[in-house]
Amino acid sequence: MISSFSGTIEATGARPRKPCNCTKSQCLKLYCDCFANGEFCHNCNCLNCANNLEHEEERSRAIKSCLDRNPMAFHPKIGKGKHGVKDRRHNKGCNCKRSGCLKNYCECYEAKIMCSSSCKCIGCKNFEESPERKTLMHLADAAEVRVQQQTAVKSKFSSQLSGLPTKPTPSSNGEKLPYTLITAEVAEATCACLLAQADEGERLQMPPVVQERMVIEEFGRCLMQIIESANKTKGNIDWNTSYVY
DNA sequence: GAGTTTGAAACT
DNA sequence: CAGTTTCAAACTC
Repeated sequence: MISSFSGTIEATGARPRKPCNCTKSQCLKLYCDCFANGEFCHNCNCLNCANNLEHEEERSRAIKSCLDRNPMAFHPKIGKGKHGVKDRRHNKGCNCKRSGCLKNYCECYEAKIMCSSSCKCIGCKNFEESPERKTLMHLADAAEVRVQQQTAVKSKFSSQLSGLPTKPTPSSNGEKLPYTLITAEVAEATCACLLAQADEGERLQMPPVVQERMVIEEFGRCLMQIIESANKTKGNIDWNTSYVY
Protein backbone atom coordinates (compact mmCIF):
# COMPACT_ATOMS: atom_id res chain seq x y z
CA MET A 1 0.00 0.00 0.00
CA ILE A 2 2.30 2.75 1.23
CA SER A 3 5.57 2.20 -0.56
CA SER A 4 7.73 3.42 2.31
CA PHE A 5 6.48 0.59 4.45
CA SER A 6 8.45 -2.31 3.11
CA GLY A 7 7.87 -4.65 6.03
CA THR A 8 4.55 -5.99 4.95
CA ILE A 9 3.58 -9.56 5.57
CA GLU A 10 5.09 -11.74 2.90
CA ALA A 11 3.22 -14.36 0.92
CA THR A 12 5.33 -16.95 2.70
CA GLY A 13 3.85 -15.84 5.99
CA ALA A 14 7.28 -14.81 7.21
CA ARG A 15 7.21 -12.17 9.90
CA PRO A 16 8.38 -8.77 8.71
CA ARG A 17 11.87 -8.06 9.97
CA LYS A 18 14.42 -5.47 9.12
CA PRO A 19 16.70 -6.97 6.49
CA CYS A 20 20.31 -7.52 7.55
CA ASN A 21 23.35 -6.42 5.59
CA CYS A 22 25.94 -8.91 6.76
CA THR A 23 28.92 -9.42 4.46
CA LYS A 24 31.45 -11.44 6.41
CA SER A 25 29.61 -13.51 8.96
CA GLN A 26 27.54 -15.58 6.53
CA CYS A 27 24.76 -14.64 8.93
CA LEU A 28 25.90 -17.45 11.18
CA LYS A 29 27.14 -15.33 14.06
CA LEU A 30 25.28 -13.27 16.58
CA TYR A 31 26.44 -10.17 14.74
CA CYS A 32 23.56 -10.99 12.41
CA ASP A 33 20.26 -9.83 13.84
CA CYS A 34 18.25 -12.41 11.95
CA PHE A 35 20.42 -15.24 13.24
CA ALA A 36 20.51 -13.81 16.75
CA ASN A 37 16.73 -13.82 16.80
CA GLY A 38 16.62 -17.43 15.72
CA GLU A 39 15.16 -16.55 12.35
CA PHE A 40 16.13 -17.35 8.80
CA CYS A 41 17.24 -14.53 6.57
CA HIS A 42 14.42 -13.41 4.36
CA ASN A 43 14.62 -10.67 1.76
CA CYS A 44 17.88 -9.48 3.31
CA ASN A 45 20.81 -7.79 1.63
CA CYS A 46 23.41 -10.12 3.06
CA LEU A 47 26.30 -11.66 1.14
CA ASN A 48 27.12 -15.39 1.15
CA CYS A 49 24.24 -16.00 3.51
CA ALA A 50 24.09 -19.41 5.12
CA ASN A 51 21.22 -18.60 7.43
CA ASN A 52 18.69 -20.52 5.36
CA LEU A 53 17.33 -24.00 4.70
CA GLU A 54 19.91 -24.64 1.98
CA HIS A 55 22.68 -24.55 4.61
CA GLU A 56 20.89 -26.36 7.39
CA GLU A 57 23.89 -28.36 8.64
CA GLU A 58 26.27 -25.44 8.68
CA ARG A 59 23.63 -23.40 10.40
CA SER A 60 22.92 -25.87 13.17
CA ARG A 61 26.65 -26.21 13.78
CA ALA A 62 26.84 -22.44 14.15
CA ILE A 63 23.92 -22.42 16.55
CA LYS A 64 25.61 -25.10 18.60
CA SER A 65 28.88 -23.21 18.86
CA CYS A 66 27.02 -20.09 19.93
CA LEU A 67 25.29 -22.06 22.65
CA ASP A 68 28.66 -23.48 23.72
CA ARG A 69 29.97 -19.99 24.24
CA ASN A 70 26.79 -18.75 25.88
CA PRO A 71 23.91 -21.09 26.77
CA MET A 72 21.61 -18.07 26.99
CA ALA A 73 22.62 -16.82 23.53
CA PHE A 74 19.16 -17.17 22.03
CA HIS A 75 17.19 -16.07 25.04
CA PRO A 76 15.69 -12.59 24.84
CA LYS A 77 18.08 -9.96 26.12
CA ILE A 78 15.32 -7.97 27.71
CA GLY A 79 13.76 -9.69 30.65
CA LYS A 80 9.98 -9.52 30.57
CA GLY A 81 8.68 -7.45 33.43
CA LYS A 82 6.60 -9.46 35.83
CA HIS A 83 4.08 -6.68 35.93
CA GLY A 84 3.49 -5.99 32.24
CA VAL A 85 5.66 -3.43 30.49
CA LYS A 86 7.07 -1.96 33.68
CA ASP A 87 10.38 -3.00 35.24
CA ARG A 88 11.86 -4.45 32.08
CA ARG A 89 15.58 -4.97 32.32
CA HIS A 90 18.46 -5.78 30.08
CA ASN A 91 19.56 -9.12 31.46
CA LYS A 92 23.23 -8.66 30.82
CA GLY A 93 23.44 -4.91 30.92
CA CYS A 94 25.38 -2.72 28.52
CA ASN A 95 29.05 -1.72 28.42
CA CYS A 96 28.84 1.62 26.69
CA LYS A 97 31.73 4.02 27.03
CA ARG A 98 31.16 6.93 24.70
CA SER A 99 27.47 7.17 23.84
CA GLY A 100 26.25 8.17 27.28
CA CYS A 101 23.77 5.36 26.71
CA LEU A 102 21.62 7.88 24.85
CA LYS A 103 22.11 6.54 21.35
CA ASN A 104 20.89 3.38 19.72
CA TYR A 105 24.36 1.92 20.01
CA CYS A 106 23.28 1.22 23.57
CA GLU A 107 21.16 -1.89 23.84
CA CYS A 108 19.29 -0.55 26.83
CA TYR A 109 18.45 2.75 25.17
CA GLU A 110 17.52 0.97 21.95
CA ALA A 111 15.04 -1.15 23.92
CA LYS A 112 13.70 2.06 25.51
CA ILE A 113 14.62 1.01 29.00
CA MET A 114 16.78 2.53 31.74
CA CYS A 115 20.23 1.26 32.43
CA SER A 116 20.40 -0.81 35.58
CA SER A 117 22.83 -2.07 38.15
CA SER A 118 23.80 -4.90 35.82
CA CYS A 119 25.22 -2.38 33.33
CA LYS A 120 28.89 -1.54 33.28
CA CYS A 121 28.58 1.62 31.25
CA ILE A 122 30.71 4.72 31.72
CA GLY A 123 29.19 8.19 31.79
CA CYS A 124 25.67 6.83 31.67
CA LYS A 125 22.89 9.36 31.14
CA ASN A 126 20.18 6.78 30.66
CA PHE A 127 18.55 6.87 34.08
CA GLU A 128 15.14 8.09 35.21
CA GLU A 129 16.18 11.52 36.48
CA SER A 130 18.66 12.32 33.74
CA PRO A 131 17.84 15.73 32.24
CA GLU A 132 19.55 14.77 28.97
CA ARG A 133 17.39 11.67 28.70
CA LYS A 134 14.21 13.63 29.42
CA THR A 135 15.01 16.15 26.72
CA LEU A 136 15.60 13.37 24.22
CA MET A 137 12.38 11.62 25.17
CA HIS A 138 10.38 14.81 24.72
CA LEU A 139 11.85 15.28 21.27
CA ALA A 140 11.04 11.70 20.39
CA ASP A 141 7.49 12.05 21.67
CA ALA A 142 6.94 15.19 19.63
CA ALA A 143 8.21 13.46 16.51
CA GLU A 144 5.92 10.52 17.16
CA VAL A 145 2.89 12.78 17.54
CA ARG A 146 3.68 14.38 14.19
CA VAL A 147 3.87 10.99 12.51
CA GLN A 148 0.58 9.95 14.07
CA GLN A 149 -1.12 13.14 12.88
CA GLN A 150 0.15 12.61 9.36
CA THR A 151 -1.03 9.01 9.40
CA ALA A 152 -4.45 10.08 10.63
CA VAL A 153 -4.81 12.68 7.88
CA LYS A 154 -3.64 10.17 5.28
CA SER A 155 -6.17 7.54 6.29
CA LYS A 156 -8.92 10.16 6.51
CA PHE A 157 -8.27 11.27 2.95
CA SER A 158 -7.86 7.79 1.63
CA SER A 159 -11.17 6.71 3.13
CA GLN A 160 -12.85 9.76 1.60
CA LEU A 161 -11.23 9.14 -1.75
CA SER A 162 -12.17 5.48 -1.75
CA GLY A 163 -15.80 6.54 -2.12
CA LEU A 164 -15.02 8.20 -5.41
CA PRO A 165 -14.98 6.42 -8.75
CA THR A 166 -11.46 5.89 -9.95
CA LYS A 167 -9.79 5.03 -13.15
CA PRO A 168 -7.06 2.47 -13.62
CA THR A 169 -3.60 3.70 -12.66
CA PRO A 170 -1.87 5.19 -15.68
CA SER A 171 1.51 3.74 -16.30
CA SER A 172 3.86 2.93 -19.10
CA ASN A 173 1.55 3.64 -21.99
CA GLY A 174 2.11 7.39 -21.82
CA GLU A 175 -1.43 8.01 -20.64
CA LYS A 176 -2.07 11.44 -19.20
CA LEU A 177 -4.88 13.28 -17.51
CA PRO A 178 -6.51 15.94 -19.66
CA TYR A 179 -4.98 19.26 -18.74
CA THR A 180 -8.27 20.93 -19.55
CA LEU A 181 -9.51 19.64 -16.20
CA ILE A 182 -7.77 22.40 -14.25
CA THR A 183 -8.89 25.53 -15.98
CA ALA A 184 -7.73 29.00 -15.02
CA GLU A 185 -11.11 29.54 -13.35
CA VAL A 186 -10.76 26.41 -11.27
CA ALA A 187 -7.23 27.35 -10.19
CA GLU A 188 -8.37 30.85 -9.33
CA ALA A 189 -11.32 29.63 -7.29
CA THR A 190 -9.09 27.18 -5.44
CA CYS A 191 -6.63 29.91 -4.55
CA ALA A 192 -9.49 32.10 -3.33
CA CYS A 193 -10.69 29.29 -1.06
CA LEU A 194 -7.19 28.76 0.31
CA LEU A 195 -6.71 32.47 0.96
CA ALA A 196 -10.09 32.71 2.66
CA GLN A 197 -9.17 29.80 4.87
CA ALA A 198 -5.84 31.40 5.72
CA ASP A 199 -7.63 34.63 6.64
CA GLU A 200 -10.03 32.71 8.83
CA GLY A 201 -7.18 31.03 10.66
CA GLU A 202 -5.55 34.39 11.22
CA ARG A 203 -8.78 35.99 12.37
CA LEU A 204 -9.30 33.26 14.93
CA GLN A 205 -5.70 33.77 16.06
CA MET A 206 -4.92 30.09 15.66
CA PRO A 207 -1.36 28.94 16.25
CA PRO A 208 0.67 28.84 13.00
CA VAL A 209 0.66 25.05 12.90
CA VAL A 210 -3.12 24.96 13.06
CA GLN A 211 -3.39 27.65 10.40
CA GLU A 212 -1.21 25.57 8.12
CA ARG A 213 -3.36 22.54 8.67
CA MET A 214 -6.56 24.45 8.00
CA VAL A 215 -5.22 25.58 4.63
CA ILE A 216 -4.00 22.11 3.71
CA GLU A 217 -7.33 20.57 4.65
CA GLU A 218 -9.11 23.20 2.59
CA PHE A 219 -6.92 22.24 -0.34
CA GLY A 220 -7.98 18.66 0.16
CA ARG A 221 -11.63 19.67 0.00
CA CYS A 222 -11.03 21.70 -3.14
CA LEU A 223 -9.32 18.76 -4.76
CA MET A 224 -12.24 16.50 -3.90
CA GLN A 225 -14.68 18.98 -5.40
CA ILE A 226 -12.68 19.16 -8.58
CA ILE A 227 -12.60 15.40 -8.90
CA GLU A 228 -16.28 15.07 -8.07
CA SER A 229 -17.43 17.71 -10.53
CA ALA A 230 -15.20 16.22 -13.19
CA ASN A 231 -16.94 12.92 -12.68
CA LYS A 232 -20.40 14.45 -12.74
CA THR A 233 -19.90 16.57 -15.81
CA LYS A 234 -21.84 14.57 -18.35
CA GLY A 235 -19.70 13.08 -21.05
CA ASN A 236 -16.86 15.35 -20.18
CA ILE A 237 -14.46 12.87 -18.71
CA ASP A 238 -14.62 9.14 -18.75
CA TRP A 239 -12.10 7.90 -16.21
CA ASN A 240 -12.05 4.52 -17.85
CA THR A 241 -10.80 5.82 -21.16
CA SER A 242 -7.16 6.23 -22.01
CA TYR A 243 -6.06 9.69 -22.91
CA VAL A 244 -3.02 9.75 -25.08
CA TYR A 245 -1.99 13.19 -26.23
C1' DG B 1 26.06 7.27 -0.63
C1' DA B 2 30.67 7.26 1.67
C1' DG B 3 33.03 7.46 5.72
C1' DT B 4 33.15 7.35 10.78
C1' DT B 5 31.83 5.82 15.34
C1' DT B 6 30.18 2.57 18.38
C1' DG B 7 29.73 -1.47 21.42
C1' DA B 8 28.40 -6.52 21.11
C1' DA B 9 30.39 -10.71 19.79
C1' DA B 10 34.27 -13.30 18.72
C1' DC B 11 38.72 -14.41 19.37
C1' DT B 12 43.43 -14.84 21.72
C1' DC C 1 39.14 -13.36 32.66
C1' DA C 2 41.22 -9.16 30.36
C1' DG C 3 42.83 -7.34 26.14
C1' DT C 4 42.26 -7.22 21.19
C1' DT C 5 39.99 -7.85 16.80
C1' DT C 6 35.98 -8.33 13.96
C1' DC C 7 31.61 -7.12 12.72
C1' DA C 8 27.26 -4.83 11.35
C1' DA C 9 24.48 -1.23 12.72
C1' DA C 10 23.98 3.64 14.06
C1' DC C 11 25.31 7.77 13.03
C1' DT C 12 27.43 11.94 10.59
C1' DC C 13 28.57 14.66 6.78
